[in-house]
Amino acid sequence: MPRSNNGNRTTTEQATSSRIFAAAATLFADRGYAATTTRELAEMAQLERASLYYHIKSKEDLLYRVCVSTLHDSQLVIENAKKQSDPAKRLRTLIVQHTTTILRNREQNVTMLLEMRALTGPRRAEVLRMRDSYDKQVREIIADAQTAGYVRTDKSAKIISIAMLNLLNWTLVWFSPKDEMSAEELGVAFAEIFLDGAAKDS
Amino acid sequence: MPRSNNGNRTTTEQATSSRIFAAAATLFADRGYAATTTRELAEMAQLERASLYYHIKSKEDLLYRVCVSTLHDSQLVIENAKKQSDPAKRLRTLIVQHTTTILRNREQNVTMLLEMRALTGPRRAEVLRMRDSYDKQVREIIADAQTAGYVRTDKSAKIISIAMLNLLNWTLVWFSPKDEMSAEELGVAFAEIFLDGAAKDS
DNA sequence: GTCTATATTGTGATAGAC
DNA sequence: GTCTATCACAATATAGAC
Repeated sequence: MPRSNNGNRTTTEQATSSRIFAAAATLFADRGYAATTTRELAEMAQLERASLYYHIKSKEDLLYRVCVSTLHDSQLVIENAKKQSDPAKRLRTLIVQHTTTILRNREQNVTMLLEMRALTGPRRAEVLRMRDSYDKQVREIIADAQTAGYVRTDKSAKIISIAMLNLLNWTLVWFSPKDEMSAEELGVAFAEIFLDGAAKDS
Repeated sequence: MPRSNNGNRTTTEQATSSRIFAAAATLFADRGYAATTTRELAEMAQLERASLYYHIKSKEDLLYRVCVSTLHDSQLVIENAKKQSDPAKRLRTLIVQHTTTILRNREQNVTMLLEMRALTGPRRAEVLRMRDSYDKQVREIIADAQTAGYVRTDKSAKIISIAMLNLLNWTLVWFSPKDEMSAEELGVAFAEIFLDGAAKDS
């Protein structure tokens, strides 16, 4: 029972799967999950429509994979921040790393944040659970910074973490790699504005 | 040539059109423009699919109307803020009014901000132009507050206005009317965090 | 103004050859 | 693993009666 020509099968599979994954992130982010057709996905990934289904179970399955992969990357941001033992440094690291990570993988993160709602059933529940877990860990880092006297305590950790994620996440919608500020510069600028405020010191 | 039964034609038309408009804002916001079908729109507006087309030209036309109407409301926020002659008060009024207005009309604003991209051709251009005009006026109010010594000048009015709109707009995605904080409370809290910062005064 | 019925096109997904 | 061919169905929109 000799195999004909696929001695490097695994490698080939991964390369094609990667192209499909990248096409999904790009198209889902740019025009939305529902507005993206399997024809467009196939064209961008350079194969025929039917061939997609050797690699994925369904279009929703593809969205699910983008969301899970993106949230795994987000978890790495949290773990990097936690390496900083000083709560103040930990928060500042989180802000800069969160910003740079989501902007470097802009398409994946836009898809995860905005198209997640198109998932159904257990897949939706799992992705929501992962997202909630990330938010919870962010809130804990803020609460620790409050305890350490680095963050104001007249507002709850909840509203402060919401404000912070608002500030950082919405950037995804308008940021372009051609922008005059780099992801790192934006991260640092947002960290300053978020922590010190927009008002002038009196 | 007697008319049979439509003496109150205009009134009836507006009531039906309003139901269609409201259904569009709700459905486009909750599941996205592309994922919303004319069947769902008709069902929510309580008429048959075909009857929709007496009131609208196309589904995209409906999206266009929601966007334009929402941006007209936004312009009122700017004009209200400009009634304040003190640049500091003007900015604070803008923040609170922007927040309360977008949260009170959450569905319309989500649709405008996130589904605008589904528009094509001149309709898309017009809505983008209106949106850019709003952003520009916000930036001017911030620049005036800088000149008046109320807002920090070590960062550009551009990045500060982006940070502000990031902070305020993203709230749309997760805010629920059942939330423990009201739109007004959120507006005031965000104004404080944005202006004074999250860090503790040293 | 609203309806029933339908035209037309595009959709996600599958069958089976190679 | 990828292809050609095609299925079954849902989409937006229109025609024309009432």
